[in-house]
Amino acid sequence: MILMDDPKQHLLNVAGQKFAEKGFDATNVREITEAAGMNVASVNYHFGSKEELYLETVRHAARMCEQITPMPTWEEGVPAEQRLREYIRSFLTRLLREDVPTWHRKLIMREVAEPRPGGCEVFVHSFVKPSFELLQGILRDLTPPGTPLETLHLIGSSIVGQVLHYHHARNVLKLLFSAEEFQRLQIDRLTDHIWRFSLGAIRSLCPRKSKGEGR
Amino acid sequence: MILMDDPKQHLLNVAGQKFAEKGFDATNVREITEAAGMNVASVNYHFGSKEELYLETVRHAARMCEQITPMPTWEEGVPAEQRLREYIRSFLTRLLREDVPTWHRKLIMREVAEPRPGGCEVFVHSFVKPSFELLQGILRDLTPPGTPLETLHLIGSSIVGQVLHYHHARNVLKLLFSAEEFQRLQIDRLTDHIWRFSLGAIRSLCPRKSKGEGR
DNA sequence: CTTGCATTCAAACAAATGTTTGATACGATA
DNA sequence: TATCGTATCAAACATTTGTTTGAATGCAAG
Repeated sequence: MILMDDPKQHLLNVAGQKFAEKGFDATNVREITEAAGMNVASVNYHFGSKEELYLETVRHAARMCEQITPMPTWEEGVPAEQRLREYIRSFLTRLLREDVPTWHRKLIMREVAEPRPGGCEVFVHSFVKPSFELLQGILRDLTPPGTPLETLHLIGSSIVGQVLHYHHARNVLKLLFSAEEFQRLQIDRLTDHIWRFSLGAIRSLCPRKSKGEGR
Repeated sequence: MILMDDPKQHLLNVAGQKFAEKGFDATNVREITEAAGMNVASVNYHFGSKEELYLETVRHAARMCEQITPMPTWEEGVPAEQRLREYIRSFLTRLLREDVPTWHRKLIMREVAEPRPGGCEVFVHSFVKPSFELLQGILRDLTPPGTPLETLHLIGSSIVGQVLHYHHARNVLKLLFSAEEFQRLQIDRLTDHIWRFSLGAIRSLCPRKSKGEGR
């Protein structure tokens, strides 16, 4: 039998995997409990209902996602260009790294794409918003002082959109590109491309700031 | 009663709306047939099964999506910059326009994000691939002759990612931005931003081509 | 009218699914 | 040992859900 020092935690983990794989509706409690080696009734005993179990997995995933790959922080004086690069890398790492339980981010992306009442709003405010505001701070330093907030939001969306594309469209990209080319789309390469693409775009959109060095 | 000259077509339309809204698993046939004002058995009579009805709605949506907002074509001599702009606008229009049955694109995006056996592959090859190759052609004209294919693919993904972001993240953007700002994110504004952002990025990534005019 | 065919319908069916129940086992405490 | 609270289990329950059935209906051709 698997290690089961905390059966409730074990059940949560198995359920998280299943929900991330197939979604809430397509996963039934018997499938979960069988995979966990536990009884059907354990779901309702430990969590009250399937719905509540699901919400618990989402909350757990959000906590873990933040904990395992925390958003980067910098001390005073790190140039905005470098911060942007590390932000992109950190974001991509959250989405694409394979060495860590993969169900956390899958579940979260699923929840973001199709929010379930009670699952998404709290997550957006506790996780997405701080991350997006961190990016806004970087962009403020990369653009002239008077740049309107809406422009910053548009630029931010362009960057985030590029990153997320490699998660959302992974099935399609696999069909569009050759197997070898798809294989090559690793974090390093994508970070480099998105960073250079976005930095070039920003510099072209906004008149250069005085302080930065030419590249 | 609603116009029902072709009951099978009517059923397909209602089913498409429901599937696009809530997905395959979360939609049951009674919900569909009641909304269509028809009997439960009509699904199996006309389509054989719920599964086959679903696949039919996906195929129908793909056909309609292409028909209503066809990919733009240009005669010889139209500058690549302008073609890129019209490509982006056409893409955004497919995703965001409100004046046309909205379920087609919703269903397709859902199918792309989470392919169901037999529904996605054919769609990618008949719809996504030609669209992506059209973009590749534009990008070839915007970059120096020797630019590697992989670079073109990365740039293309960056552009497509930006566009799709406003579909995928619509729920999150609604929470991140103020209601008024979200309202302002219309096709015109987004086209302009993504076009200028991407064009600036391309020009910065690749040494300028000789032929284009400065902007 | 009658025959034949396509369609619609209410009802029933069988399987799946979330949940509840009541019994049982276990472990700590007195 | 007796008692209490926790946890697990097989079984049952009540719904939901996709599908089938067989009768009824409408309509066009013979």
